[in-house]
Amino acid sequence: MSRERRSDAVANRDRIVEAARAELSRSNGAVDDLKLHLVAKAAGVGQGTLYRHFPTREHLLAEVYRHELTELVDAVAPLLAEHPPLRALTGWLDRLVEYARVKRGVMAAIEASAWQDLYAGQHHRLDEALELLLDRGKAAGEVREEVDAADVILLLGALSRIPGPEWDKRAPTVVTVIVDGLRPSRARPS
Amino acid sequence: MSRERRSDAVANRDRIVEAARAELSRSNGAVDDLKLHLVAKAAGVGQGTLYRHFPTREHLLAEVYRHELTELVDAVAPLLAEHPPLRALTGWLDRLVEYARVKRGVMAAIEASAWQDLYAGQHHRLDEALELLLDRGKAAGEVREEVDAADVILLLGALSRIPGPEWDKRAPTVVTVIVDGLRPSRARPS
DNA sequence: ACCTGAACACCGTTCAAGT
DNA sequence: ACCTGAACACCGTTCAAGT
Repeated sequence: MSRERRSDAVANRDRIVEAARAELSRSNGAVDDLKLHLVAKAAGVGQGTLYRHFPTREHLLAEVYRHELTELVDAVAPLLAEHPPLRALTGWLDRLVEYARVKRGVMAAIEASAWQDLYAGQHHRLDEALELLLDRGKAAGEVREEVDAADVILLLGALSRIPGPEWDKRAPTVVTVIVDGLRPSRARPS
Repeated sequence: MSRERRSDAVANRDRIVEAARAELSRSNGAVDDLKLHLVAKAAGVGQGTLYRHFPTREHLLAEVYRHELTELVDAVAPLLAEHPPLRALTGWLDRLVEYARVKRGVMAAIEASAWQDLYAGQHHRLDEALELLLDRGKAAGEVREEVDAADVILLLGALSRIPGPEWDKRAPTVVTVIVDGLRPSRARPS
């Protein structure tokens, strides 16, 4: 079914992704600063070629951080095997924060892939991974019923917007608030 | 000290703000869709005039939603007078969600004004209002010590990114998670 | 002192021509 | 089948000329 690709196309694609990675790491992954025409230039390809391989900047970002996202998805099963659900979720988010600390762009990639189906065909749907963590938590009575993966991804978006120098100070606080908030309601003050 | 302004300048300013409001309400306050040159055209002024009055789009948005933001600030004192701190905070956020439901742009204005000092001189610093709510909560032992207003605004940013049709479904959930997460930690699962 | 609007700058996107 | 890169489109920003 799937036709062979020309080797120059494959090579170009790789060089584009690599160039994008290089550009991003130069700015600690400030995704909005990534200029596509600079990526094309750095990769030594025409702009049309970049556009052919990656119709949107989100497609490009998804590819750049594919490795990290796959690892995150693959981490879910072991975590759930070794820990109670809420602890698995916490551990998973800790890992996410660690990735994002170095490459801020992973958060942008997660947000983007959540609302489009950039990974629809792939076998590493990140939102399904998160959904599984939440479902196990619900089954154990450790996570409130009404939340879904989209809610959590919306909340985690806060991490994307932490100013660079404040990351170490605010990221842990933000995650703690989210995790604690995910737990079933306590009695509210009258 | 402050020089008189020419009446045409005042009138232009008002017309720009009004035109921006009109444009925004047409798209339910999708702030990114606001085209500044269209605002200038709709207001019947040159683009330079818009730029003179509002050096950034954030300045313009701050002015557009000034009324709402002022009301939010003014609501804090009565809420704290009538309710325990956490309940006051919840009530305040409920009001915020109600504003944002109709005009999604208020969330963008809040985010923008939090990180710049668009209201520095003004007497309705929104982050100070939120800080007061949090401080009272901390004093009452109802809010965890380590959070500040910036953390909460980062988290509330999630509301900005709820897709339009899902607002009614997700906004209450998001707010509930945040408020519950702000409360002091319970014992975590071992 | 303030306004106008053409001109400029910047980037993402397209497409005719080439291999 | 894929690539190139000039051309186009879109917008935000500036500034010389005007009132």
